[in-house]
Amino acid sequence: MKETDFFQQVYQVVREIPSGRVTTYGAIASCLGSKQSSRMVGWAMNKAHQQNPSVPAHRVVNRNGQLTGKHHFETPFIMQQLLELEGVVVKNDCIQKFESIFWDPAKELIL
DNA sequence: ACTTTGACTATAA
DNA sequence: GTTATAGCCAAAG
Repeated sequence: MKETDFFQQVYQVVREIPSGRVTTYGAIASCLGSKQSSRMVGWAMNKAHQQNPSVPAHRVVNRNGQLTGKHHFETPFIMQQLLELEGVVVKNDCIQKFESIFWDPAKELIL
């Protein structure tokens, strides 16, 4: 596979997300240059579980701060559990103070 | 090559 | 608060 693959770029960004921080699909897509392709980020995450090393997809949520992708994990509550373990407050599948812990790859990530 | 799909986002009603 | 619709684009069937 080429390192320039869209998926690989997504994985690279997601793996750079610091612990206790989260980002959105749109932010990742925007960082890759196509902010409209937020769906592709999610689609990439669909393959993420078979990637090596594993991608911390639990740090990626939708722009509403909601854990929309939790059903794609082994169990629907793993995602919230991992986030809480990193200090992220999650309630009713929504990240509390989401904007405070939001990590923008376009600004925080330095290539 | 064509159609469907998808862990999204924005807008509208 | 909800549902509906459209735009978006690459992978999968």
